[in-house]
Amino acid sequence: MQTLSTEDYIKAIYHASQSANGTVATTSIANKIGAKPSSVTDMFKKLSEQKLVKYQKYQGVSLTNEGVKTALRIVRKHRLWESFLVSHLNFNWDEVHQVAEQLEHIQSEKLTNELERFLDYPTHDPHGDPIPNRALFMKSYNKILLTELPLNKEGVCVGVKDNSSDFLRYLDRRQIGIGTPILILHREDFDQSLHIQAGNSTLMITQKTAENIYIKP
Amino acid sequence: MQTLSTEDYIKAIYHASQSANGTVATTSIANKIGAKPSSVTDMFKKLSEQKLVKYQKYQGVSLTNEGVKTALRIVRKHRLWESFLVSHLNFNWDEVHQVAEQLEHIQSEKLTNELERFLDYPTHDPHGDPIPNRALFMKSYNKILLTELPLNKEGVCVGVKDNSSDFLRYLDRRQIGIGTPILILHREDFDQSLHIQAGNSTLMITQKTAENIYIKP
DNA sequence: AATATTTTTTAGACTAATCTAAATTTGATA
DNA sequence: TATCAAATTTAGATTAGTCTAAAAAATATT
Repeated sequence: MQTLSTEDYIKAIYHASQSANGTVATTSIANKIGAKPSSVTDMFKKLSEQKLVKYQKYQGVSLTNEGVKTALRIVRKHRLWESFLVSHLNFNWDEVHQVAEQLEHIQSEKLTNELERFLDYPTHDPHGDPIPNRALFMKSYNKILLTELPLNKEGVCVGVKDNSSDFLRYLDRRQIGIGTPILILHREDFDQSLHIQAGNSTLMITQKTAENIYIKP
Repeated sequence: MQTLSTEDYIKAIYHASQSANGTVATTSIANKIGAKPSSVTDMFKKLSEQKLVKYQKYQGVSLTNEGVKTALRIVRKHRLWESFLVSHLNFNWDEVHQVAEQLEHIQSEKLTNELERFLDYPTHDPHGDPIPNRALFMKSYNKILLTELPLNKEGVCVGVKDNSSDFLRYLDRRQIGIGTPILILHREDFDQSLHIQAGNSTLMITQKTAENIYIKP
């Protein structure tokens, strides 16, 4: 049984180790959690005692198998709740994160599994991220960044990299969401901005925007 | 903004002050919370500083108006979640309490209000307890204990006093639930046990059982 | 390779919530 | 009303999680 705080750390380590390759530095967790590096070091020791991470002084941490399982259980709950909030409680995809951060800590296997059944076993959350099933298995289809989509080849938006409200609301205003078909009409060599067809409308987006949109070609 | 712990205390004080008349003793809260009286005294001081209770040394506490509001906000969430768990997630009425104890702490007005809308503005939870509305107002219909129901006068079970799993499962086995019509056929003078008609079946229940069932005549 | 910078850890302190043990107050009983 | 028992509070300690400031290690730079 974890405390709220250890669960937050495990999740942060999990997400950090997805982009980095396995091992995660003290400072990167400090930034994610919003704590000082010294506090993170303390927590690394605690998690290490609980055998949730492998920790070597000055070398950062990596999750053990048990640690990954713990992380996936939290991610599963987080994404199921996000799905629920959007599909049944009129939340927008940019509003769900904060509430799901709380709901992900609720301890009840039955609750999680029944919620999953109620939602009819969703495979992806409102941001396109895969939801681990009861066995903690998830498959993420192979996706590319919009920047990597070839000119004039149609793709579909299947997710976003940046989950911030600002970005998500920006996409809403552009009428880009999960499932929106996207086609690159022209790439500006000067600043890598893109002219795209998104759904029925054509519009211009910056490189930075394109770098945060996932596409299934 | 309260911590988990202060919310637990406020709720405990609220429930205790329903049976007692307003003011609540240190020990009674200690028993409910499962803490030592000395810890409760400390918390009483803290709550008093936050103006959620009126506290006089050696005299116990009573909730201020603000304290009552805080309590009702928690009760509202607790009972809405219980309703959701039973109506949509296949929980039985004896299973919901523990999970609702966690869910009641989730901070999001929008979540609470949308949940209420999703459930179509329920007025009572699965145990027959009234759910405060958005304005924190609730009306509990006038109900009596089954022990007070006159012989051969039909009533309907509208709630229970004891919410323990043991008691609720016992009622399930007897096929007594919210809405079950009940009629007292005979009262045994010797031990105050009752022969009753509950729904379609006749059965015998003890005085202790009857003291924990609420009836609308 | 020596030095400087950055990162990480250690040491020691703080807060919230708890505890035990001792002291105090209340109120019940003789 | 004096005494005793029960309830309550105080005092001091403990734990988890955090912090700051200083020390140590790793990494980058000259």
